[in-house]
Amino acid sequence: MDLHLYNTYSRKKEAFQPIEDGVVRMYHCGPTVYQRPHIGNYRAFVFADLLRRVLEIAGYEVIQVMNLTDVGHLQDDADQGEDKLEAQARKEQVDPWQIVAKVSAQFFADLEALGVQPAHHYPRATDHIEEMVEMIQLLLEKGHAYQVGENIYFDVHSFPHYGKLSGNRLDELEAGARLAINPEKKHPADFALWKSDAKHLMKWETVFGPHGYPGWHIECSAMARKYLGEHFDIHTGGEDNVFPHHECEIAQSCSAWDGPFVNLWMHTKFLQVDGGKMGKSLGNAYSLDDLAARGFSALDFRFLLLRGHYRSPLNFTWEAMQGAQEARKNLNDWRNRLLAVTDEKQAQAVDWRSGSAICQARKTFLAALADDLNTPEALAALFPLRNAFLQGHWSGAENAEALALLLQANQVFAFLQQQESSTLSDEEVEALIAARGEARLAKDFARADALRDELSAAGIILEDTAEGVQWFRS
RNA sequence: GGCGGCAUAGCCAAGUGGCCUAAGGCGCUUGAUUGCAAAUCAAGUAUUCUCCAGUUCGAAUCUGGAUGCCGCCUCCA
Repeated sequence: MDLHLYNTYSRKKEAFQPIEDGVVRMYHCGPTVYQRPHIGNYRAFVFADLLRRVLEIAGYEVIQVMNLTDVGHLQDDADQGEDKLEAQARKEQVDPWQIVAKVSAQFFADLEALGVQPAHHYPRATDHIEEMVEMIQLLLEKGHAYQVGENIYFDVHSFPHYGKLSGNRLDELEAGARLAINPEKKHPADFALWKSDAKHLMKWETVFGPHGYPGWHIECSAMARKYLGEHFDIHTGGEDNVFPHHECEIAQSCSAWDGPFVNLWMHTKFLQVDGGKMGKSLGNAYSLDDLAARGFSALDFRFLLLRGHYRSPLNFTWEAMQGAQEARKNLNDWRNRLLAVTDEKQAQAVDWRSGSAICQARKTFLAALADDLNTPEALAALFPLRNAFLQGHWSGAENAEALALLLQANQVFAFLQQQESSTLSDEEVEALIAARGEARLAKDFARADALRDELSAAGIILEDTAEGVQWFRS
């Protein structure tokens, strides 16, 4: 499986080649844990999970790190604004650490519901103050940063490639500055590595002063290095991270360690709602609970995300949500029907050399994933097989192949429901179906329907067909 | 003011020069099956890819312009 992935930095698809044979190290920009992430945020996190799963079926060992930002992100002006966490804490009249604990727990619960495999590390910014301070000192020593009072800024002119990732030019950034220029900075694009403010609630005493806290980009550089090394394979985030966040990370990391930082930058486009932007003030920044209130599970939403390509905007509508739910249910039912006529053991024995339509579909499926994670196309390869199966002319070998493919697809997509464990044995089910058959012959439909309901309650689905009654476990 | 992206049927969405008289899903319509229901099967559902002008033997796919939407230049997936 030769993966080709789109690199924001080079603006083209590249053949994927890890730094170390067989191992992929990747870092994902995680949430700022000041309020529960909405479904738009989760697009990026489900993408990170998808990427990991594709790398794993391609045979790589993956080491995955996602940060939790729990300090230092200001909510308006870069130099005067209030820290988001502190603002939320003031609003709820609790201390910031309680907000962090509450939101983090909620975040992990959401991830689990979405079928996201846990990353190997979830480092928190506030646990890595020391690493950040060391890095800032290094940047000062090397002349890439300067100190004004107790504040420290990165000097963007000291890094010639600044702007390469985002396509911005320093002179244009200066010309278009929307904010009043901070007089402490030598250049408006210079960004803070460390700030000091005695009024800040979350602050640390360091060599730079008694009341300091980290700037908004330094945590990712410092933590990525700690868990993945100075040079690693992949870094992901939402499209809004490209500038300034990732641009600044590149500048400070390359400057501090004098070498390459990240080989592959990948960014997800935003989720839109009804063709426009999603926003708290617009009332459409839905949470997973909002979806649940309308009868949609987190996995339904995961499936909706997979129906679009990560590099295109995806339009969320309730109608699309409905469509995703129905389509997911259809594939789930197909899995259940397959299990009624074959089993996982036979699926594992499939050798993929039969040249059947299913083998062809599998090729299409894998090729689509390998081509920059084209999940819509990969998914589209599955549905015609379901239709062919339902026509009822398949051999046992075909059933096994299809089950094998569907289960492999599920390793990547993780959208199938756990099968219910029914209390009824096959023999008991058959006996109840026979009893229902007798009731139907006797035109005792009340009894027949009661038996059908009983089976249904036990997770057994009955279908009356021209060839007789068929059943499967849901 | 600068940088980047998107625009395909009722809805979601692939495709990015000829195999497209446009994939797949959802929905809808009609027929079959059925005690009922569900499920399933069959047929149909864009002569056309936002608009205009070009390039080309040939364009949804390339170029220019217009319009609309999204992201960034302030934290944000």
